[in-house]
Amino acid sequence: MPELPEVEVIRRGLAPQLAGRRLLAVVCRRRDLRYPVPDLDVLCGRTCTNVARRGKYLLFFFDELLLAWHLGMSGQLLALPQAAAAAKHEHLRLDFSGGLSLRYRDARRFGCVGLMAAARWQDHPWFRHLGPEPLTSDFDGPYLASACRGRRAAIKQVLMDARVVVGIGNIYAAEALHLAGIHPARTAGRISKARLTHLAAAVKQVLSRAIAAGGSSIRDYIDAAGRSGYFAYAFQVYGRAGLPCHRCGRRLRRCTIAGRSSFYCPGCQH
DNA sequence: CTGAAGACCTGCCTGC
DNA sequence: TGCAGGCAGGTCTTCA
Repeated sequence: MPELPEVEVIRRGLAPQLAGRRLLAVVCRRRDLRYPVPDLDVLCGRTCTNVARRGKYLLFFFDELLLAWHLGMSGQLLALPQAAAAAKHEHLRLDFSGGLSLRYRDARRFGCVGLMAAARWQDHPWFRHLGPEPLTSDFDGPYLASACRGRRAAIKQVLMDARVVVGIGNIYAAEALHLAGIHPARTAGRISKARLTHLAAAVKQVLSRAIAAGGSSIRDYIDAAGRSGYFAYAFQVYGRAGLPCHRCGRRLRRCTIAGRSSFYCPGCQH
């Protein structure tokens, strides 16, 4: 479901509600998510001190322990009243002091949760090989150019490679490439440094705008309060095959790159 | 090392 | 109405 903007919107919704609350009880209705859900009872009685994000992972800090949470394709994380009934596919529930109940729903069960030492979470296999955050200064034109050097894969595939840069999925890769005027199938290693610098800036712009709009809602995505995002209305190419390009009027096309649907404008992307 | 393809799961939509 | 097929925001493993 969610790419970086959606996860960040959820984080912003949850952080002020959870910070300072004590975890009272954990109810796990299905342990067979992407990885087996570990025993979370060790967290009971502890206080959630902070909710952070790394790439598409949410990081819930409980003093010296960290609960890392990935929403996969269809995961939803909601802050509800304790009394709210369990919805279909609600696999995990964390009840906090003050009557707040964190509910996890995930029809496809591609999501996962992990427990680790807060001091060394960056050494965990989920995080060890991740590239920079796209909205920090670590991700810029020179960095992207060095990451693309010698790579024969399509630029869209490189943008979606979490070892290169985290958080960019199928939607925002398509949108950023359209904004930068680069064809998604273009060989990454054969794009000029100037154009890759333009692309790095486009990535930042697209992600920032999506966060400001509350994320993109197609299918399952809702934020921690159950609200839809509005960025889908601003899509330039994603899901718009056959419709006119807002910039040049040509009909947008769809193709498959590395097994994923890709959308682009034959008029303004080369 | 790189890249391609298949795997994991359920739900929804299309077309016959 | 039913059923097969294709598709969906992610990422991990296997294989060449």
